Amino acid sequence: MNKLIIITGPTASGKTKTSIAIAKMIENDFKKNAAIVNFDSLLFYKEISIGTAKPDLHERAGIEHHLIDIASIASPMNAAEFIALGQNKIEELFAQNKTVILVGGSAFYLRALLKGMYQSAKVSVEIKQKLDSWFKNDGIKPFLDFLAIHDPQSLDNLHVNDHYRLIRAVEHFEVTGTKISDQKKVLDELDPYDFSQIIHPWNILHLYLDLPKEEHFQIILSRARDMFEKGLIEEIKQLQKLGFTLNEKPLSSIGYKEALEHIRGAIPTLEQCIERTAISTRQLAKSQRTFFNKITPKESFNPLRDQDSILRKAALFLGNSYEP
RNA sequence: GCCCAGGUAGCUCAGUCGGUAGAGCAAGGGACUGAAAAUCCCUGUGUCGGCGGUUCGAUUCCGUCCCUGGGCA
Repeated sequence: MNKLIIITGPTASGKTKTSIAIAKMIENDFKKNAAIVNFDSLLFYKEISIGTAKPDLHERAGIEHHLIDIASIASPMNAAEFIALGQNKIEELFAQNKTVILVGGSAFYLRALLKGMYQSAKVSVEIKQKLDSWFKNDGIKPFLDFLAIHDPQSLDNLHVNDHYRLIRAVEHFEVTGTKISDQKKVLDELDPYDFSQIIHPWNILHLYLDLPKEEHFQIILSRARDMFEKGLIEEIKQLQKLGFTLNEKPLSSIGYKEALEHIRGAIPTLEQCIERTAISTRQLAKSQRTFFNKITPKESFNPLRDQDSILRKAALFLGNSYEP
């Protein structure tokens, strides 16, 4: 069975560095080709690099990387698109007899890839417009009323302020004629956080990186400072010159939203901007931990101290796959 | 030295016509299936600057002292 090494962890926990170290080990010690596949939701976008800590060609160190720079911020990706691309890419690399290392921090995307997604369909423009006008005219009420009739279980699952998911539940019903809560039930029975059972014939090793909060925050803070020093603000101004509106969804992510607030004057000083960015990043790390904590199985490591054990673990996992 | 304005949650501040206090941010926890670095939910005891006085009762009124701004000398 094809072996897949998965490297996860909160933002700024050393995933890039670790993935390259493992890839180099595979190429040098195992004399096998390695390929890194990204599942970080913002590395997909070709126009944004500095604020996403995207590894540049030098950092990639001659290792092939996939699913980076494959989309434009003008038409953002979603989880469904990702899993289609990801699955194909991984199968393709396996067919080329390459060892695949899947790296990223977007736990939801990873779970969707390994455990599957609800059966749904693309929403037509007509439905989208209809629901937009419902919300515009009467707020969330029509959605609550609709769900009370067609999918009361979703109404029960969701908080009334969770407009996004309430609207999505209605949307799903409109498109498929089925309840999204039924889809949830099906996947919940498969235990969505248990990666020992996945929907692909892949044998996985899950390496999870994390480090103590205080140390982590220092790294986050200096990385935020680096981003602004490397020209995050210039990167955004460049996008504006190229004709982007700056309302593109990916630009509301960490670093970009703060930089935009600074450009627009809502955050007066650069120092405050860096601080806000670091705080948002720390909050992101927190919610990534909450998600990853539930996922099993995984081997956890401190990236600052356990590099050798990480490599050993990976070697052991791969070693077994070689014919005697 | 004198005159103002302040000293309340980690931070910025609101408030209590006397019955021991609450917002935003931060922090902590959680959720999450076609926006996921997004989005949503839950969690607020703090010598109300110190010490006295008045009062059944003071963070609130009075006195005094300390500290921080600003002004006048």
